[in-house]
Amino acid sequence: MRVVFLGTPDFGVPSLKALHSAGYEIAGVFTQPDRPKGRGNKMVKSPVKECAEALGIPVFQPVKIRADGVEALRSLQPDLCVTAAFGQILSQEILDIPRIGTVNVHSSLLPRYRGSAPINWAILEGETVTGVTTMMTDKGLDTGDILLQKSVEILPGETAGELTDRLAPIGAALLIETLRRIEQGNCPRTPQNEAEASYFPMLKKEMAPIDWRMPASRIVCRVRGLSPWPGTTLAWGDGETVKVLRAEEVDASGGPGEILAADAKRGLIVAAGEGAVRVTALQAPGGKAMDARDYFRGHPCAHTRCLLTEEEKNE
RNA sequence: CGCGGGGUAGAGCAGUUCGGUAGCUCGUCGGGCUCAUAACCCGGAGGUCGAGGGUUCAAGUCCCUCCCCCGCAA
Repeated sequence: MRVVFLGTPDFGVPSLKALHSAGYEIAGVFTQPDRPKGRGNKMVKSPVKECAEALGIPVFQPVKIRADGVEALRSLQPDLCVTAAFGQILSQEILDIPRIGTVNVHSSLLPRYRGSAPINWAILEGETVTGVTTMMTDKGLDTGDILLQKSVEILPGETAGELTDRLAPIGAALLIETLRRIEQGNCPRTPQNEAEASYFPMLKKEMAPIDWRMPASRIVCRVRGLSPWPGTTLAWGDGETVKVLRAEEVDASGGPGEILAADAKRGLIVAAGEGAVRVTALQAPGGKAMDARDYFRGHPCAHTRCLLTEEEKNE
């Protein structure tokens, strides 16, 4: 079976590797164009491109596959397309090219958590279970028929980044099982139940600042769910902002945003809308990540007593 | 040449403006004290100040070159 793989970030790499080692003929790989990244704005290849090149597979990088990638894909004459976090919407014209269709690996238990950041949102919503789904891509956004699913427990304290790393190989294994069963002609295919469907939007960096009026449990979920990007931040009153990398709920109380402790012994404890949050790891501007207690050894705290902004207080 | 922060004891930092004895908060080791604590008191060990070169009587500090870490923007 001739397969074309479409993917971009790390999440897709295990699936590509699995296809290769399972013996599928991979006619080509589509991935997002190289982009200037990091310090110095150096051009960086996507992880999927790195992998494809290492495997000796031709790589295609249309800026917009719907516009300038159609002929390239058609010329590869795929029996099947596989997508895993490709990052571009496929048009009906694209979907019509592969003989069998397009299988997508999605990191949630569809029909819940449709959208481009299902792992983050599952944690943000306080879920304890999520999973991966293989589905037949159709013109809607993550609306196609479900093929196979596997549920996965979300570990206590697990961040979105960590869960992504854990889900990627699980998705790859599920993909191979899906293709095997398609070839055998016994793959289940179930339309999604629209009544149970939920959709969550892309993450924005505007989501990073903590709103201390939220319950402590919810703030901790945000720290986990928004890691590593866009991250979670708190602002001292003086304009300084630090990234909050790790936090846990603790039993204490005070007015929302009130600093209950900020020293080298106890670390940083801030009261929330309900309960309180202990920040256990943070990162100052220009600095590296560190334990909150280490931070206060060198930064004697002379900050404000409350982390709510004037705006928030007045609301 | 995208913008910017940083490298000083095991950890986190100050000291660099204007060259002149290596400091702080912790940790650690030894001793003491307390019913007790995020304890407290006394004492000690621990540093090629990222690397190399230059200027100087004298460089953590000034000049040149290089290495490494990090944030933003994309």
